[in-house]
Amino acid sequence: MQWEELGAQQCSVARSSVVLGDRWTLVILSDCFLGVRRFEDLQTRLQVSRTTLTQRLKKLEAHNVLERRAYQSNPARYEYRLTEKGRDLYPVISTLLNWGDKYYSDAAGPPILRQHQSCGHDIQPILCCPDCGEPIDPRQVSARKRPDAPGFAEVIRGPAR
Amino acid sequence: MQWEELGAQQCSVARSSVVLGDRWTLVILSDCFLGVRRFEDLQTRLQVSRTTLTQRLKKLEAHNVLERRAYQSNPARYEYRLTEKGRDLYPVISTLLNWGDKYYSDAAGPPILRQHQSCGHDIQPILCCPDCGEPIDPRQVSARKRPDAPGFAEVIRGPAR
DNA sequence: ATTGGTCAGTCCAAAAACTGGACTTATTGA
DNA sequence: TCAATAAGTCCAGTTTTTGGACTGACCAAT
Repeated sequence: MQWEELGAQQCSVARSSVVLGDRWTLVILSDCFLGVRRFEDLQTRLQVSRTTLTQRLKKLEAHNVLERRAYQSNPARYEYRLTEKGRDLYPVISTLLNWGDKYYSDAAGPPILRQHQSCGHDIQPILCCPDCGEPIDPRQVSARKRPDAPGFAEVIRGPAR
Repeated sequence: MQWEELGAQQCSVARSSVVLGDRWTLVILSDCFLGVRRFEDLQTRLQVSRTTLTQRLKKLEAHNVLERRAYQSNPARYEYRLTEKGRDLYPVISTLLNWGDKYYSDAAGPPILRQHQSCGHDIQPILCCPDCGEPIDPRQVSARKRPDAPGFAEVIRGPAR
Protein backbone atom coordinates (compact mmCIF):
# COMPACT_ATOMS: atom_id res chain seq x y z
CA MET A 1 0.00 0.00 0.00
CA GLN A 2 1.24 3.45 -0.87
CA TRP A 3 1.56 6.32 1.56
CA GLU A 4 -1.49 8.23 0.50
CA GLU A 5 -3.75 5.22 0.01
CA LEU A 6 -3.69 4.70 3.73
CA GLY A 7 -5.79 7.82 4.02
CA ALA A 8 -8.66 6.15 2.23
CA GLN A 9 -9.18 3.79 5.13
CA GLN A 10 -12.14 4.06 7.44
CA CYS A 11 -10.07 4.98 10.44
CA SER A 12 -9.17 8.37 11.76
CA VAL A 13 -5.83 7.18 13.09
CA ALA A 14 -4.93 5.83 9.66
CA ARG A 15 -5.88 9.10 8.06
CA SER A 16 -3.90 11.05 10.59
CA SER A 17 -0.91 8.82 9.98
CA VAL A 18 -0.70 9.98 6.41
CA VAL A 19 0.34 13.37 7.73
CA LEU A 20 2.02 12.52 11.01
CA GLY A 21 3.36 9.02 10.55
CA ASP A 22 7.05 9.35 10.00
CA ARG A 23 10.25 9.76 11.87
CA TRP A 24 10.32 13.54 11.87
CA THR A 25 6.90 15.11 11.71
CA LEU A 26 6.04 14.76 15.37
CA VAL A 27 9.35 16.17 16.55
CA ILE A 28 9.08 19.04 14.10
CA LEU A 29 5.64 19.86 15.40
CA SER A 30 6.84 19.55 18.94
CA ASP A 31 9.44 22.20 18.20
CA CYS A 32 6.78 24.36 16.59
CA PHE A 33 4.84 24.23 19.83
CA LEU A 34 7.98 25.44 21.60
CA GLY A 35 7.96 28.47 19.35
CA VAL A 36 10.55 27.45 16.77
CA ARG A 37 9.51 28.83 13.40
CA ARG A 38 12.46 28.94 11.03
CA PHE A 39 14.01 26.43 8.73
CA GLU A 40 17.53 26.95 10.01
CA ASP A 41 16.47 26.70 13.63
CA LEU A 42 14.58 23.49 13.05
CA GLN A 43 17.41 22.01 11.06
CA THR A 44 20.04 22.89 13.64
CA ARG A 45 18.00 21.79 16.62
CA LEU A 46 16.74 18.54 15.18
CA GLN A 47 19.72 17.55 13.03
CA VAL A 48 17.36 16.45 10.32
CA SER A 49 18.63 16.48 6.75
CA ARG A 50 17.71 19.63 4.85
CA THR A 51 16.00 17.65 2.13
CA THR A 52 13.78 15.81 4.55
CA LEU A 53 12.97 18.96 6.48
CA THR A 54 11.96 20.72 3.29
CA GLN A 55 9.71 17.83 2.34
CA ARG A 56 8.10 17.63 5.77
CA LEU A 57 7.40 21.34 5.93
CA LYS A 58 5.89 21.24 2.45
CA LYS A 59 3.71 18.35 3.43
CA LEU A 60 2.58 19.96 6.66
CA GLU A 61 1.80 23.11 4.73
CA ALA A 62 -0.10 21.16 2.07
CA HIS A 63 -2.18 19.57 4.80
CA ASN A 64 -2.83 22.91 6.45
CA VAL A 65 -1.05 22.08 9.65
CA LEU A 66 1.57 24.76 9.18
CA GLU A 67 1.36 28.06 7.36
CA ARG A 68 4.35 29.38 5.44
CA ARG A 69 4.62 33.10 5.78
CA ALA A 70 7.21 35.63 4.66
CA TYR A 71 8.68 37.56 7.55
CA GLN A 72 10.87 39.69 5.25
CA SER A 73 11.43 40.27 1.55
CA ASN A 74 14.73 40.90 -0.22
CA PRO A 75 15.81 38.31 0.26
CA ALA A 76 12.51 36.56 0.87
CA ARG A 77 12.59 34.64 4.11
CA TYR A 78 9.85 32.47 5.45
CA GLU A 79 8.72 31.12 8.75
CA TYR A 80 6.33 28.33 9.60
CA ARG A 81 3.47 28.82 11.99
CA LEU A 82 0.93 26.43 13.35
CA THR A 83 -2.53 26.88 11.92
CA GLU A 84 -5.64 26.17 13.96
CA LYS A 85 -5.53 22.62 12.66
CA GLY A 86 -1.93 22.46 13.76
CA ARG A 87 -2.68 23.86 17.20
CA ASP A 88 -5.36 21.21 17.55
CA LEU A 89 -2.52 18.70 17.63
CA TYR A 90 -1.47 20.02 21.02
CA PRO A 91 -3.20 17.18 22.89
CA VAL A 92 -1.41 14.62 20.76
CA ILE A 93 2.02 16.14 21.28
CA SER A 94 1.31 16.74 24.91
CA THR A 95 0.24 13.18 25.69
CA LEU A 96 3.18 11.90 23.70
CA LEU A 97 5.41 14.06 25.83
CA ASN A 98 3.83 12.60 28.98
CA TRP A 99 4.55 9.12 27.72
CA GLY A 100 8.14 9.91 26.80
CA ASP A 101 8.62 11.58 30.18
CA LYS A 102 7.35 8.51 31.96
CA TYR A 103 9.37 5.93 30.08
CA TYR A 104 12.38 7.68 28.65
CA SER A 105 13.47 10.51 30.90
CA ASP A 106 16.48 10.19 33.13
CA ALA A 107 16.47 10.20 36.91
CA ALA A 108 16.52 13.99 37.13
CA GLY A 109 13.07 14.16 35.54
CA PRO A 110 11.64 15.33 32.25
CA PRO A 111 13.82 17.69 30.19
CA ILE A 112 10.93 20.07 29.52
CA LEU A 113 8.64 21.34 32.24
CA ARG A 114 5.14 22.61 31.54
CA GLN A 115 3.46 25.06 33.80
CA HIS A 116 -0.27 25.69 33.86
CA GLN A 117 -0.63 29.46 34.08
CA SER A 118 -4.17 29.23 35.45
CA CYS A 119 -3.16 27.40 38.59
CA GLY A 120 0.60 27.77 38.69
CA HIS A 121 1.50 24.09 38.88
CA ASP A 122 3.97 22.14 36.77
CA ILE A 123 1.71 19.59 35.14
CA GLN A 124 1.35 16.63 32.89
CA PRO A 125 -2.12 17.03 31.41
CA ILE A 126 -4.44 14.07 31.67
CA LEU A 127 -7.37 12.84 29.62
CA CYS A 128 -10.84 13.53 30.96
CA CYS A 129 -14.42 12.89 29.96
CA PRO A 130 -15.91 16.10 28.58
CA ASP A 131 -19.32 15.06 29.86
CA CYS A 132 -18.78 13.89 33.40
CA GLY A 133 -15.36 15.45 33.92
CA GLU A 134 -13.80 12.32 35.37
CA PRO A 135 -10.27 11.22 34.39
CA ILE A 136 -10.43 8.60 31.66
CA ASP A 137 -9.64 5.00 32.47
CA PRO A 138 -9.18 3.28 29.08
CA ARG A 139 -11.00 0.22 30.37
CA GLN A 140 -14.05 2.37 30.92
CA VAL A 141 -14.23 3.33 27.27
CA SER A 142 -15.84 0.99 24.78
CA ALA A 143 -15.36 1.42 21.05
CA ARG A 144 -17.86 0.44 18.42
CA LYS A 145 -18.27 0.99 14.73
CA ARG A 146 -20.73 3.67 13.76
CA PRO A 147 -23.65 1.53 12.59
CA ASP A 148 -23.73 2.82 9.02
CA ALA A 149 -19.97 3.19 8.59
CA PRO A 150 -18.49 1.21 5.70
CA GLY A 151 -15.36 -0.91 6.01
CA PHE A 152 -14.76 -3.92 8.14
CA ALA A 153 -13.99 -3.00 11.70
CA GLU A 154 -15.40 -6.30 12.89
CA VAL A 155 -13.22 -6.66 15.93
CA ILE A 156 -14.21 -3.89 18.28
CA ARG A 157 -13.34 -3.80 21.89
CA GLY A 158 -16.13 -3.90 24.37
CA PRO A 159 -15.90 -2.45 27.85
CA ALA A 160 -13.30 -3.67 30.33
CA ARG A 161 -12.08 -6.96 28.91
CA MET B 1 20.98 11.06 11.66
CA GLN B 2 20.16 7.42 12.10
CA TRP B 3 16.90 6.08 13.46
CA GLU B 4 18.13 5.13 16.87
CA GLU B 5 20.36 8.15 17.38
CA LEU B 6 17.28 10.28 17.58
CA GLY B 7 16.59 8.66 20.92
CA ALA B 8 19.69 10.22 22.40
CA GLN B 9 18.19 13.69 22.13
CA GLN B 10 17.05 15.62 25.14
CA CYS B 11 13.41 15.54 24.17
CA SER B 12 10.73 13.10 25.15
CA VAL B 13 8.93 13.48 21.87
CA ALA B 14 12.10 12.63 19.97
CA ARG B 15 12.63 9.58 22.13
CA SER B 16 9.06 8.47 21.65
CA SER B 17 9.42 8.91 17.92
CA VAL B 18 12.07 6.23 17.80
CA VAL B 19 9.36 3.74 18.66
CA LEU B 20 6.25 5.34 17.24
CA GLY B 21 7.45 7.48 14.37
CA ASP B 22 6.62 5.63 11.23
CA ARG B 23 3.78 5.04 8.88
CA TRP B 24 2.40 1.96 10.57
CA THR B 25 3.10 1.83 14.26
CA LEU B 26 0.30 4.15 15.36
CA VAL B 27 -2.32 2.37 13.27
CA ILE B 28 -1.13 -1.00 14.51
CA LEU B 29 -1.44 0.19 18.09
CA SER B 30 -4.81 1.67 17.36
CA ASP B 31 -5.98 -1.75 16.22
CA CYS B 32 -4.47 -3.28 19.34
CA PHE B 33 -6.63 -0.97 21.42
CA LEU B 34 -9.63 -2.25 19.48
CA GLY B 35 -8.77 -5.74 20.60
CA VAL B 36 -6.99 -7.04 17.52
CA ARG B 37 -4.21 -9.36 18.61
CA ARG B 38 -3.16 -11.63 15.78
CA PHE B 39 -0.74 -11.27 12.94
CA GLU B 40 -3.22 -12.34 10.29
CA ASP B 41 -5.94 -10.06 11.58
CA LEU B 42 -3.65 -7.06 11.65
CA GLN B 43 -2.31 -7.82 8.21
CA THR B 44 -5.75 -8.27 6.68
CA ARG B 45 -7.26 -5.24 8.35
CA LEU B 46 -4.41 -2.84 7.74
CA GLN B 47 -3.17 -4.13 4.39
CA VAL B 48 0.37 -3.66 5.57
CA SER B 49 3.06 -5.82 4.01
CA ARG B 50 3.88 -8.91 6.00
CA THR B 51 7.54 -7.96 6.19
CA THR B 52 6.81 -4.55 7.62
CA LEU B 53 4.25 -5.91 10.06
CA THR B 54 6.77 -8.45 11.32
CA GLN B 55 9.36 -5.76 11.80
CA ARG B 56 6.98 -3.41 13.59
CA LEU B 57 5.73 -6.09 15.95
CA LYS B 58 9.30 -7.10 16.75
CA LYS B 59 10.21 -3.51 17.45
CA LEU B 60 7.18 -2.90 19.64
CA GLU B 61 7.98 -6.07 21.52
CA ALA B 62 11.62 -5.06 21.91
CA HIS B 63 10.49 -1.75 23.36
CA ASN B 64 8.05 -3.44 25.71
CA VAL B 65 4.97 -1.89 24.19
CA LEU B 66 3.56 -5.22 23.09
CA GLU B 67 4.02 -8.65 24.58
CA ARG B 68 4.24 -11.70 22.32
CA ARG B 69 2.49 -14.62 23.87
CA ALA B 70 1.71 -18.14 22.65
CA TYR B 71 -2.01 -18.85 22.64
CA GLN B 72 -1.51 -22.42 21.41
CA SER B 73 1.32 -24.82 20.68
CA ASN B 74 1.58 -27.36 17.88
CA PRO B 75 1.78 -25.41 15.79
CA ALA B 76 2.97 -22.54 17.94
CA ARG B 77 0.78 -19.52 17.42
CA TYR B 78 1.30 -16.14 18.97
CA GLU B 79 -0.71 -13.10 19.76
CA TYR B 80 0.34 -9.61 20.65
CA ARG B 81 -0.99 -7.85 23.69
CA LEU B 82 -0.47 -4.37 24.99
CA THR B 83 1.74 -4.15 28.04
CA GLU B 84 1.22 -1.49 30.68
CA LYS B 85 3.61 0.71 28.76
CA GLY B 86 1.53 0.08 25.68
CA ARG B 87 -1.73 0.82 27.46
CA ASP B 88 -0.19 4.09 28.61
CA LEU B 89 -0.30 5.13 24.97
CA TYR B 90 -4.07 5.28 25.11
CA PRO B 91 -4.12 9.06 25.55
CA VAL B 92 -1.91 9.49 22.49
CA ILE B 93 -4.03 7.27 20.27
CA SER B 94 -7.20 8.74 21.66
CA THR B 95 -6.25 12.36 21.04
CA LEU B 96 -5.00 11.41 17.60
CA LEU B 97 -8.38 9.85 16.96
CA ASN B 98 -10.09 13.07 18.07
CA TRP B 99 -7.96 15.03 15.63
CA GLY B 100 -8.61 12.67 12.76
CA ASP B 101 -12.32 12.71 13.56
CA LYS B 102 -12.36 16.49 13.46
CA TYR B 103 -10.44 16.94 10.23
CA TYR B 104 -10.81 13.77 8.26
CA SER B 105 -14.15 12.17 8.93
CA ASP B 106 -16.99 12.37 6.46
CA ALA B 107 -20.26 14.16 6.98
CA ALA B 108 -21.86 11.19 8.73
CA GLY B 109 -19.39 11.55 11.59
CA PRO B 110 -16.47 9.57 12.97
CA PRO B 111 -16.25 5.92 11.90
CA ILE B 112 -15.58 4.73 15.45
CA LEU B 113 -17.65 5.80 18.42
CA ARG B 114 -16.34 5.71 21.97
CA GLN B 115 -18.68 5.40 24.89
CA HIS B 116 -17.73 6.28 28.44
CA GLN B 117 -19.16 3.48 30.55
CA SER B 118 -19.11 5.56 33.71
CA CYS B 119 -21.52 8.16 32.40
CA GLY B 120 -22.96 6.54 29.29
CA HIS B 121 -22.10 9.28 26.82
CA ASP B 122 -20.38 8.98 23.47
CA ILE B 123 -17.28 11.07 24.03
CA GLN B 124 -14.13 12.55 22.65
CA PRO B 125 -11.85 12.76 25.68
CA ILE B 126 -10.23 16.12 26.35
CA LEU B 127 -7.05 17.21 28.04
CA CYS B 128 -7.35 18.54 31.59
CA CYS B 129 -5.08 19.89 34.27
CA PRO B 130 -4.53 17.18 36.89
CA ASP B 131 -4.16 19.85 39.57
CA CYS B 132 -7.00 22.27 39.01
CA GLY B 133 -9.13 20.03 36.81
CA GLU B 134 -9.78 22.66 34.18
CA PRO B 135 -9.70 21.80 30.47
CA ILE B 136 -6.30 22.68 29.01
CA ASP B 137 -5.98 25.69 26.74
CA PRO B 138 -2.56 25.33 25.09
CA ARG B 139 -2.00 29.07 25.43
CA GLN B 140 -2.23 28.69 29.17
CA VAL B 141 0.67 26.27 29.27
CA SER B 142 4.22 27.56 29.25
CA ALA B 143 7.16 25.28 28.54
CA ARG B 144 10.64 25.73 29.91
CA LYS B 145 13.78 23.69 30.03
CA ARG B 146 14.49 21.99 33.30
CA PRO B 147 17.26 24.20 34.68
CA ASP B 148 19.94 21.52 34.85
CA ALA B 149 18.93 19.66 31.69
CA PRO B 150 21.68 19.37 29.07
CA GLY B 151 21.13 20.11 25.39
CA PHE B 152 20.15 23.33 23.75
CA ALA B 153 16.46 23.99 24.01
CA GLU B 154 17.05 27.73 23.83
CA VAL B 155 13.78 28.60 22.20
CA ILE B 156 11.07 27.86 24.68
CA ARG B 157 7.59 29.14 24.45
CA GLY B 158 6.34 31.41 27.15
CA PRO B 159 2.68 31.75 28.04
CA ALA B 160 0.10 33.03 25.57
CA ARG B 161 2.05 34.56 22.72
C1' DA C 1 -4.59 -40.50 2.11
C1' DT C 2 -4.98 -36.65 -0.12
C1' DT C 3 -6.56 -32.07 -0.68
C1' DG C 4 -7.40 -27.58 0.91
C1' DG C 5 -7.41 -24.21 4.55
C1' DT C 6 -5.31 -21.59 8.56
C1' DC C 7 -1.62 -19.12 10.70
C1' DA C 8 2.80 -16.84 11.64
C1' DG C 9 5.99 -15.86 9.74
C1' DT C 10 10.64 -15.71 6.01
C1' DC C 11 12.81 -14.51 1.63
C1' DC C 12 13.61 -11.85 -2.45
C1' DA C 13 14.23 -8.22 -5.93
C1' DA C 14 12.26 -3.79 -7.10
C1' DA C 15 10.72 0.69 -5.67
C1' DA C 16 10.53 4.51 -2.58
C1' DA C 17 12.37 7.35 1.02
C1' DC C 18 16.24 9.27 3.51
C1' DT C 19 21.05 10.70 4.05
C1' DG C 20 25.12 14.16 4.28
C1' DG C 21 27.14 17.54 2.10
C1' DA C 22 28.05 20.79 -1.58
C1' DC C 23 25.92 24.41 -3.96
C1' DT C 24 22.75 28.76 -4.94
C1' DT C 25 20.91 33.35 -4.31
C1' DA C 26 20.35 37.66 -2.02
C1' DT C 27 21.41 40.57 1.51
C1' DT C 28 23.85 42.81 5.59
C1' DG C 29 27.71 43.94 8.67
C1' DA C 30 32.88 44.36 9.44
C1' DT D 1 35.99 42.92 -0.20
C1' DC D 2 35.13 39.13 2.71
C1' DA D 3 32.43 36.52 5.76
C1' DA D 4 28.06 35.41 7.64
C1' DT D 5 23.01 34.41 7.47
C1' DA D 6 18.97 32.26 5.62
C1' DA D 7 16.03 29.18 2.94
C1' DG D 8 16.27 26.32 0.30
C1' DT D 9 17.94 22.84 -4.19
C1' DC D 10 20.64 19.08 -6.12
C1' DC D 11 23.00 14.78 -6.17
C1' DA D 12 24.67 10.11 -5.59
C1' DG D 13 24.77 6.56 -2.16
C1' DT D 14 22.39 4.11 1.64
C1' DT D 15 18.46 2.43 4.09
C1' DT D 16 13.54 1.15 4.27
C1' DT D 17 9.48 -0.46 2.46
C1' DT D 18 6.90 -3.00 -0.80
C1' DG D 19 4.19 -7.04 -2.96
C1' DG D 20 4.09 -11.49 -3.54
C1' DA D 21 5.76 -16.18 -3.40
C1' DC D 22 7.12 -19.54 -0.23
C1' DT D 23 7.56 -22.56 4.28
C1' DG D 24 6.16 -25.61 7.99
C1' DA D 25 3.03 -27.44 11.15
C1' DC D 26 -1.36 -28.61 11.99
C1' DC D 27 -6.55 -29.57 11.09
C1' DA D 28 -10.94 -30.85 8.79
C1' DA D 29 -13.32 -32.74 5.06
C1' DT D 30 -13.45 -35.69 0.99
